[in-house]
Amino acid sequence: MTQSQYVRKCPECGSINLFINKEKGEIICKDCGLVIEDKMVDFRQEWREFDSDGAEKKRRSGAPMTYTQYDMGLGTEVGQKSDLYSLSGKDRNKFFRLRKWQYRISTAIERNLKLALAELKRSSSYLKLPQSVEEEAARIYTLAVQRGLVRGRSMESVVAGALYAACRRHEVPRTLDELSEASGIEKKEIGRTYRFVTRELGITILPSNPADYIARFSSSLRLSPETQSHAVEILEKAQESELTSGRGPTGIAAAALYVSALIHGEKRTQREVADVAGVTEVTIRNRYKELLEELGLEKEIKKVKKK
DNA sequence: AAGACGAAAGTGGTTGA
DNA sequence: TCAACAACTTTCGTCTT
Repeated sequence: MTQSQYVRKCPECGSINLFINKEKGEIICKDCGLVIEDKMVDFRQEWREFDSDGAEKKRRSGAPMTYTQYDMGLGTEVGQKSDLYSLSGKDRNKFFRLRKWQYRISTAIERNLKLALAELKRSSSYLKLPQSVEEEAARIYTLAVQRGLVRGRSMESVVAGALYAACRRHEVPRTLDELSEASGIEKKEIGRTYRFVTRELGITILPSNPADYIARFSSSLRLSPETQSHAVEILEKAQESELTSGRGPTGIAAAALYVSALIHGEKRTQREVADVAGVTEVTIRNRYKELLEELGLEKEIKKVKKK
């Protein structure tokens, strides 16, 4: 068996110097900053089977239990026909009633879940989200359905809201614009259901950290790793100076990246940065101005300009 | 001609009486 | 429930490269 098929190379620069961030499920090329794969799930089993006897012993589970299956891969029914013989009279009627209700309730919810989870899968693969996020979103959605929070709202918007929340919780934030593009639901609507669902379910979500956006933005702008890490440093300083509170995290991330690119002689226009970050040039300008004032970065930029 | 800059008016959401 | 408010956007004119 050759080893080479398992060694990953960066398709952009051929480097094998890759940084694997398991928490976020991202693989990033350290040399060119390209995000190679957002989704890393190893589906191979981690043991080997030599014969059917060994296989029996080593396989230790049925299908994995997962929220991305509408019934978690397990099914439940009230009783079985064969139980009937042990019952009589009242009990027998009760048995039938329970079974009927179980059937009605579960089919209504399950039918909804089946559709919703298909939609969820579609959106999350479109956004290249890691499995763990999809799983979390499915969990949130399932809870929402059980509490009847979907009533009066479109199923798709609740799915999008759940996904958005799951992304935030796993610190792989996507912007509302991206969610909107993936699901075809209006930004406003997603935001609304997101807030509603998280409030009703009592899910607390930390404000997203601008640094979480840097890797992705930087990758789509094809900036060098130096620029990227410098942008993160700038962000840290900005946070100490309390420039970040109350501001949109994407705007701050975009401005930090813009400044960092200037300093490293990899100038991108405000327009370009604004587009990938999903904010306007004006916002970048404002944050940019604040960054310069607070952190005294003017000298560094002038240095580069002279060259 | 394109990009950067800044002013002014408008939008959607939060907060506090 | 309403008004004040902060952040962000849109639009547009001017300056710089």
